[in-house]
Amino acid sequence: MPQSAQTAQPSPPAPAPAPRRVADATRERLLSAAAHLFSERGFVATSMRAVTQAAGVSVSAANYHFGSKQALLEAVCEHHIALLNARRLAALDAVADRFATSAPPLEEVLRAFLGPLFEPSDPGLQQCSRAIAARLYSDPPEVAWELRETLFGPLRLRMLALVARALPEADPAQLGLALQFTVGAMVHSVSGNLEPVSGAAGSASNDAWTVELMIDYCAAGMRAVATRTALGGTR
Amino acid sequence: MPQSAQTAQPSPPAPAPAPRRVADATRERLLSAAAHLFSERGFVATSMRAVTQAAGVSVSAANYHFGSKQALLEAVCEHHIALLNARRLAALDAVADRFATSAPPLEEVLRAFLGPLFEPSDPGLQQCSRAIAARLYSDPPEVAWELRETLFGPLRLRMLALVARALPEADPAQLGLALQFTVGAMVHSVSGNLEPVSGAAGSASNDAWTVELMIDYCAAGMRAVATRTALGGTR
DNA sequence: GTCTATATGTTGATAGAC
DNA sequence: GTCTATCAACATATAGAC
Repeated sequence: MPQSAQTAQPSPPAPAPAPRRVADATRERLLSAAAHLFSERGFVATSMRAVTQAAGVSVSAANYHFGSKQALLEAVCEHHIALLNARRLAALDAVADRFATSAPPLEEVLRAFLGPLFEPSDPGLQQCSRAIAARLYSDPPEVAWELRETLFGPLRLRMLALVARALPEADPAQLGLALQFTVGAMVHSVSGNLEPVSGAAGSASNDAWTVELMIDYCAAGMRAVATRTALGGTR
Repeated sequence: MPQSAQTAQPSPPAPAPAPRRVADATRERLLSAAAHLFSERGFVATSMRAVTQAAGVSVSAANYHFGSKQALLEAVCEHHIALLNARRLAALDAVADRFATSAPPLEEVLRAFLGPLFEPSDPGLQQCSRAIAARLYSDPPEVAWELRETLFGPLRLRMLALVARALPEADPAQLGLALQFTVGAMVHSVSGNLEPVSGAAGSASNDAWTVELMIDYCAAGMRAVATRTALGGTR
């Protein structure tokens, strides 16, 4: 976004594809190390020293590139969550387009909302993105609240609108609550809290059917709330 | 536990009900202050200084009574969660007794599991217990994992067994996953993440119908998972 | 039992050499 | 750009006076 007229390099063909710019490499290494540590131990429990040590640079280098720990955190989250949410928003838009006139099937809406979280698009990066997204819901409000609302607010509103179209008879307020239940189930699953109860050995292809089960669970839950609304149980 | 033969004071009738023992009062003030701070800002983000300052005592007093920050944390959790889980276990046992021969209704099981979390038994203490329980699911694993398993493990196993009896046709592994979705929705709601989407002004009597909605949602979700199992979708 | 004083380590952030 | 050196503030925990 900042450099708009600089997308392609003008004159030098840049023959060697090797170490482009050292500064960029450092910045990237810091982002990667921070992402891993933040996702594993949370934001507050991760020190700048741990991050810079894992990245193989000094603390000052990190502060030069990002200015503060909070800024580094925000950069990491934006980097990971933006990609993730872009896919989720695109999937929701696709469903909205396919069902522009009729009510979209609730399962399709939920698949668009939940699916991208579990798709193994990138090998190591994806697992990180999930955990970071989950951390945004668990770490202390004063550090994560604003960031969470910025990153997830629009997506949640879009989702709520689409769910309301899928269940037109439901009271919007109750649907909002049902959506929060859904988000809770999602966050808890993504946080890696699944193992203790189910054996859950191979987390490799396991994700695919976890999503399917989750879609069924949440769709049925939402329909139950909608039905309760339709029966006059608004209060 | 340490003082077993000292439960009741022997000879003096203790006429004044006022300041019993100063030491006990300090210990209690520390527990209360720690509970509030832990529930609001999480364990790692709360310092001993903050706790002791809020309690009006010195840091050494806290370390005298509890020995370490982790021990204080465990004392706080045990104090709050034990009460909470005792009520939940009792409710589950009551359901199991009432339906000793036949399959218990899923809604009854869920109400026993979820209801005590939202009952306003104690005015200020209850809100704290909820938030602390939620923190145990969100704070970094290295501080909360063991404690969480100790406190919630037995309850979860009891719950899973009862759910399996309510839905005999379901595959236990899938039921376990469905139970995790339920726990996720519960934790997220208890964490106070409800407001941003629903207006949710009066949290006073609001809780009652939040539970009802949640029971409907989770029961429908679990039944959907059980039905999918019965249809042969085990894998 | 509770305090003051202190030991010892870590935190996030900065100044200035290179 | 990246480092070393250093800062003040804070952390947990302990020793010893009262």
